[in-house]
Amino acid sequence: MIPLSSDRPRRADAVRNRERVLAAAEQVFAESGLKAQVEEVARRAGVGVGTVCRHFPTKQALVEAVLTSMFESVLEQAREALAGTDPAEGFERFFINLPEFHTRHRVFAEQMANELELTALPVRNELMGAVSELVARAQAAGAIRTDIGPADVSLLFSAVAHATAIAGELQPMLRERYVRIILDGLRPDNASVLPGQPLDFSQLRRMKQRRAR
Amino acid sequence: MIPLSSDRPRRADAVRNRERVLAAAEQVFAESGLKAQVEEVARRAGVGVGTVCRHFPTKQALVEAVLTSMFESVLEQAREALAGTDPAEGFERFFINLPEFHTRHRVFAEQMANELELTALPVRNELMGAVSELVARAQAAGAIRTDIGPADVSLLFSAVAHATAIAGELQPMLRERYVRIILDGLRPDNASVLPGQPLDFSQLRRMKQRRAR
DNA sequence: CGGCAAACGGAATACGGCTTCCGGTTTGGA
DNA sequence: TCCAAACCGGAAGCCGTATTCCGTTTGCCG
Repeated sequence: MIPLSSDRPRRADAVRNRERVLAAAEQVFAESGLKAQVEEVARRAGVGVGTVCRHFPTKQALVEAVLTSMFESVLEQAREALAGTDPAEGFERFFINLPEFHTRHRVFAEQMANELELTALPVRNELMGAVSELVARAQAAGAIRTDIGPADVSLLFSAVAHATAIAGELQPMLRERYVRIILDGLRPDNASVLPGQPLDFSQLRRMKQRRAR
Repeated sequence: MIPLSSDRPRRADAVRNRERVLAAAEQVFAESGLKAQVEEVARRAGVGVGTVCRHFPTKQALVEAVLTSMFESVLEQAREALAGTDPAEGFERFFINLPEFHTRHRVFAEQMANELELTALPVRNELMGAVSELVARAQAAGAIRTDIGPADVSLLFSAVAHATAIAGELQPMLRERYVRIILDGLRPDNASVLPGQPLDFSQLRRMKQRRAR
């Protein structure tokens, strides 16, 4: 319950354990998703449950910490993709080539599909901005169809991540198969006509909030 | 715990209540997925929790009953699609036009992605067979790419169902948007090369079992 | 109509997972 | 080296949800 203010100096073992817990949580959540138990996180970190709960007063807090680091890493990849000169290549690379995006995607996907996500992490907004730009540039370059929005793209890829979460060692391969199929479906050639309008993140957010009621 | 053998004659109110419970469960699970509470099912059916648990000794049993009726209805749609003369049209219709498939897809999708699914419902196998045939025929007719298998197709569409589960009234529209994008990606023209091999249901089953360990 | 077994409702129980609490241990400074 | 404060582990408490139990009601049959 104590906010554990970050300005106060901590003991060496405390900061060490916090790191361990965070790393273990990242691993465990990646494997088992949100349903993973905090006791498993504690075991994997080599500490007691009490320690986990002191550093992260609630499971939700732990999840948020993991998600933040995940979003940061994905955001960095998005920025790299944006830094390149070829928009089409950057778009593809972002959705295929990122090991972090893939390996850690299970919670990520669950989070995206999760109506409980009330807490808006600031880094998440930045990522949404970067993805929007990636999509817009690829569209401007004629690499992908223009009747879709950034939130459409995001939903499609999180769907793939979810569907392939059950696969074992085949997982990375399946993921790439389905990402490539969707990329083929996103090309402007042979595009069939879609109902509705391109979906952006603000509409997606509104939908979620409406449903949460 | 008593198996409630089906040959023994039942009282009229018992069979009526069983129907009500099943209908309520179908509704509730469709709305909220597996996380729906049995008390809510009881309330919606206008009976007490005890009644629900007598007819379906465990929540799992209730879920299976709902899934079975769901699979049956989808299977019927698949057979209709197979009965037509144009394989390409049958394939598309199956994946776009079926209101049951769409409306009830939430548990359906969760079930497909769920490693707990140890119990092999017989009707499920039949459905897998029908889908396999639908895919094979469409491929033979040159309507979809040949480097994918029936389980690939199944995973892709269950992914869409999951990703759009959060959407409110926009849900049907989004679903159709994404189904169409994937159908575009499944066409033989402009298909990029995929890693790995076409996935069939027996491989998918093996993956799930391995992971369950 | 009367009796009785089946079925009902919902309060009580069981259970699994998160969170808290406390006696013992470690750290870091004097 | 020694002490106080910070920190640790894990048992105990708590909470939400599925399941069971039992007194009461209801349909069925003679």
